[in-house]
Amino acid sequence: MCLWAVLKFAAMMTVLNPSVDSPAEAEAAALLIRRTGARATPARVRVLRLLHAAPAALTHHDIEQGLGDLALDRVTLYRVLDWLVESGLAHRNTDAQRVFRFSAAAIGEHAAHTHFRCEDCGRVFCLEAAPPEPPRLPDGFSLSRIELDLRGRCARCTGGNR
Amino acid sequence: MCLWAVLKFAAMMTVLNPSVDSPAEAEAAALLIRRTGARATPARVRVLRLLHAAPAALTHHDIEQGLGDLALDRVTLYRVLDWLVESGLAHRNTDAQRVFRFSAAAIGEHAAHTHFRCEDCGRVFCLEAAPPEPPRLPDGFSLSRIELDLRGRCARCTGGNR
DNA sequence: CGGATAGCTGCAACTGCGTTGCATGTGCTT
DNA sequence: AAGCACATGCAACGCAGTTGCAGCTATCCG
Repeated sequence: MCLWAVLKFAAMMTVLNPSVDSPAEAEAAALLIRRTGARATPARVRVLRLLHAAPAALTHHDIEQGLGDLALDRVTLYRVLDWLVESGLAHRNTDAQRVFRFSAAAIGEHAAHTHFRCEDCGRVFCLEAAPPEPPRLPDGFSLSRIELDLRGRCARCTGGNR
Repeated sequence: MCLWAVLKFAAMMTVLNPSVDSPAEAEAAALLIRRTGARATPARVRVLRLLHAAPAALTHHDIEQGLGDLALDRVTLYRVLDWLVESGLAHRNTDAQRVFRFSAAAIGEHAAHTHFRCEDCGRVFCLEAAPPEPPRLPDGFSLSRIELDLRGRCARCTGGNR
């Protein structure tokens, strides 16, 4: 496991400290949730904001750590994440270690995405750039999403201190 | 779970029946294995040939089924697959259900690949076409492989009989 | 040819991520 | 304020993959 990932994440969480971030953002997240016709519970709002603020796709474990004071039950968090994915507010991916990673859906909802996946520590970085070209599809197949995956080692894991 | 996938795979396995396929192919597979400096055991040869003949990336379970008469221990199969991946003869991916899928590495070993992943039944199809463009990498990141992922529903799962 | 050795193989137990069932609590409607 | 649907927490489970260890075997070397 990549120690640096933990440290970096801790740093990120500092930024997300509830005493620091604006209530306006919370309201915006709540709005997005209510728009789907569902309840804007504290758990959903908080998790969605976490995802929005994250620089990379997060695991269930990452999020659990990041929630800190507002501790949720393991299962509840899984269900919140399931709900976010189902309602289109988040995306789910599996990393090299076959654990799910979640990222917030962009507001404009672009179906094409570029990721960098570190084969070493498993982290997934969302790259805004490089929308892939529209491909030709095989017979009878329906396309819902295009994803360009770049695999290799992230800066830290290349650096040697993993 | 997609019944059709099982049926289709059974059909594929018929083609791979040991009484039908050529010993020449077995020898070719053995050669590839020995070239790495390792032992060409029956298990490795058989699994590698299975992967070469497969039209899509296979799960551990698929392969276990496909071996039929030559039954391997669960763990041994996992280890054979691990070895194939480590030695570069096969690639490992995780599907939507977060289970590993294995595919034979192309002889020419192209680092760019295109897959179609069915979000419903989880199957992964290797599309030969459309090698993605060379992207620009972030700072300090080293790239080892590019993969274009098309997600949606395969012909069968769209057809309704899943 | 035959014994030694590295490295496969098989068995059993274990880990970790995710899921299901059920009872309880809570946000939203009227 | 009351009621109901839905969200939460707890416990137990399932599945894919892993680890440890003992036994087997292909290959090497005398």
